Amino acid sequence: MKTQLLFGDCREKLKELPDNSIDLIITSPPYADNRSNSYGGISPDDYVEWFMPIASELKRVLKQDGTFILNIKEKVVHGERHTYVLDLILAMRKQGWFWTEEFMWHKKNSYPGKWPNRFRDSWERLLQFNKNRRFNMYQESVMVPMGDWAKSRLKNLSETDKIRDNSKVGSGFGKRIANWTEREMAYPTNVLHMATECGNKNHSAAFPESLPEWFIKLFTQINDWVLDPFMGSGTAIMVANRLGRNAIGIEIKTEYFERAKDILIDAPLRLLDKKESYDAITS
Amino acid sequence: MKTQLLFGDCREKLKELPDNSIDLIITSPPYADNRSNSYGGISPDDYVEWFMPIASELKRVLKQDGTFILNIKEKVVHGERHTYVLDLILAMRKQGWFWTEEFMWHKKNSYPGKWPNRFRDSWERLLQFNKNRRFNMYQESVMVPMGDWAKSRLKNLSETDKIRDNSKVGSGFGKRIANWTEREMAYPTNVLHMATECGNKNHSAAFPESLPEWFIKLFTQINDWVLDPFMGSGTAIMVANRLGRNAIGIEIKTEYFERAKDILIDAPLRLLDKKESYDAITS
DNA sequence: GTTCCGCATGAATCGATAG
DNA sequence: ACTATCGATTCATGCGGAA
Repeated sequence: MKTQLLFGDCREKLKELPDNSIDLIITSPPYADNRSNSYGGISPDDYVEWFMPIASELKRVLKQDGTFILNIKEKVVHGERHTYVLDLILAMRKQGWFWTEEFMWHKKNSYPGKWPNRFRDSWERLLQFNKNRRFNMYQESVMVPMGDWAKSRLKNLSETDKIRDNSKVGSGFGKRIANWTEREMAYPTNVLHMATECGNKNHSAAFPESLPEWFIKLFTQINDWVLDPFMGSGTAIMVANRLGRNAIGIEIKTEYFERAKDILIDAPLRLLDKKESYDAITS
Repeated sequence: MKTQLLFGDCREKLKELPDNSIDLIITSPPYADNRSNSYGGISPDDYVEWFMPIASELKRVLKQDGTFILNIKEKVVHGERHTYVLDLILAMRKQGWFWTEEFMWHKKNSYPGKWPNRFRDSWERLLQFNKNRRFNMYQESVMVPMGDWAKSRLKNLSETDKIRDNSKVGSGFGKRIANWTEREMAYPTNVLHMATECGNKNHSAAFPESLPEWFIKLFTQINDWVLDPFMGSGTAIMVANRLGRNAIGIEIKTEYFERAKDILIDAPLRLLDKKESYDAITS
């Protein structure tokens, strides 16, 4: 199993990857006007123009039955939602992608704040794109406990456990999923309930580990290839690694790249020889 | 207080309403390919073209500081999400609307089913449009109990009530919210958790009462005017009525119209003289 | 009166079959 | 090939009847 970390601009680094080699692309690109010191602070109006060349490369490296999961949310500009995400979806389709689905990530602990004309933004889009109508999907790997658990199953659990686990129905992870038999499991929906990991360790990741974990399990098998062209601190790559998938991460910012490298190399989960496992790290 | 029920095609009936007279429009128009025997089963490709003349009239009758809430969801066509809702948002902006916000309605009891390439669709869009960047919003009226309510307040509730009410956290209504003091309340987010009322008595509504209730409280005050141009069985109008708002409902289908009329007239909640209150009913 | 169990019912989607 | 219809799949919810 391999894990490759590439340091640099993904617009360049993606060209080094072979055609039709990736099973799952999952990424959270810099939002408009964010990370201005790395990707140059793309303005909302230029966002689509900036992203489409990257999307083109992603389409090239993705396998025919692979999947591209794009985590994105439009920001508020002059009191209204900007339309660059809508424009992006339309442009992606024009480029030949299928807009298969839009998953909803409900962020349970959204950023606090109060404004006179809007409430806290508590959800993000997880856009699913494919190269074909047919693609690999392993639904059984993300099944969740059934909903009528309340009436029968949880009688002997503690008060807080009962209440806490309730909110995980739909999509997400209960901690005791392993205890349920298959008959008591149901397929999830396209709504994911996951809290953002805020003060975890010393890095605040774009998404919690459970998010890439869900999609990696859903769209790949062991030894498949996972790509994150905007790796950040490497959450998706680390999870792919832990789940026994090959992974490629690209990051332009030195600070993020070094942190991701440290985390991945220090990870005690890999039983393989470190040298063999990470010989593809380039910096 | 008045409640007007207009029988007919809203493309015609809307013309009878005066300019700048409505505080809140909340509606759930027929989705593409649905209600084929009333509005002619609009195909997804023609949806925007069909809706925009209606949107134009809605813009005319809405007050300058009023709000338009549109409940809609795109359907799957040939294995991918159709883009007519995205196109609709872009067309609305071109018509002069502000796309202020997109609320998320998480439907816990989504339609069942299993398919090889997708999960159950469990959420719908609640698009907020405005005529200006400034509009009326009464945030305090929809505050919800704070996060630790479960540990303190629900001790003496029944088991099922506890579990049931839990799912309404985030945005929504607990039945006993009135018991909380303001100090224990927090502002909600833009995610609403509400189940559809399916097996309800003898009418199944498009949305549960708590949905229009939330928006009516948020965007109107007593004696303001609420409009639903696709009234259906009249859930939104009935709730507006109960909350002391003036309301106008338009419905083209005889069956729905009659049902709505019966429900509204039989409602024992109105203390006003029935004749005065409903003298504007036309059929 | 409670609690529990069974049953009908949805803004659905896919694939096969038929015209 | 392209459209129209139909069956199979599946689960949260509320209601009614039974213990």
